[in-house]
Amino acid sequence: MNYQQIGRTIRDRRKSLNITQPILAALAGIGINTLVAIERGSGNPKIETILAVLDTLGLEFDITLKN
Amino acid sequence: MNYQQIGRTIRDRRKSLNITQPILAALAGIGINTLVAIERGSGNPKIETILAVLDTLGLEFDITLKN
DNA sequence: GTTCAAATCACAGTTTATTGTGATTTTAGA
DNA sequence: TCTAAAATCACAATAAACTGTGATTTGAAC
Repeated sequence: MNYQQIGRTIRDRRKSLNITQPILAALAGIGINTLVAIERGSGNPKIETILAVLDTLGLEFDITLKN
Repeated sequence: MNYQQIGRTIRDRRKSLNITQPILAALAGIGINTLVAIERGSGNPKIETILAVLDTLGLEFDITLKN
């Protein structure tokens, strides 16, 4: 899973919960511009920023062996 | 999985491959100080930094529903 | 306890993420 | 098409990651 796929996953999850970007950004404690960038796969956010968004959405991540 | 667990996972994997920190940092294209911080769970690295290390170690990143 | 490599730390400079504000574009419904 | 909300963009200021260098500490082997 690459960075762009992370953004897609976040956007899909947000939409399935019927939350707008400003609401999610506020709940996650990040700026709206930052969330826009993440969902669009642009920029290079800090890990804690990603984790805050995932946590807010009831998602988590794990690490697995490739292949 | 939280940020500190990421560091532990990376360190464990690196050791199981018998690679030193300077080697891994060079292979992943990041500074040694950055890798040290990641493995120790300090700092707040950028997502691309984490992804580069994971990729170098043959690991990848998944997102799942919590619980 | 000596030795050497591995790991960690401290510092300052550079790069870049993050932010709010305000404007613009896109989307979806009436 | 109109309209309003949602999403995106542009900009400048601030905060923080990343870096290399050089020093220090830790760990394991002898």
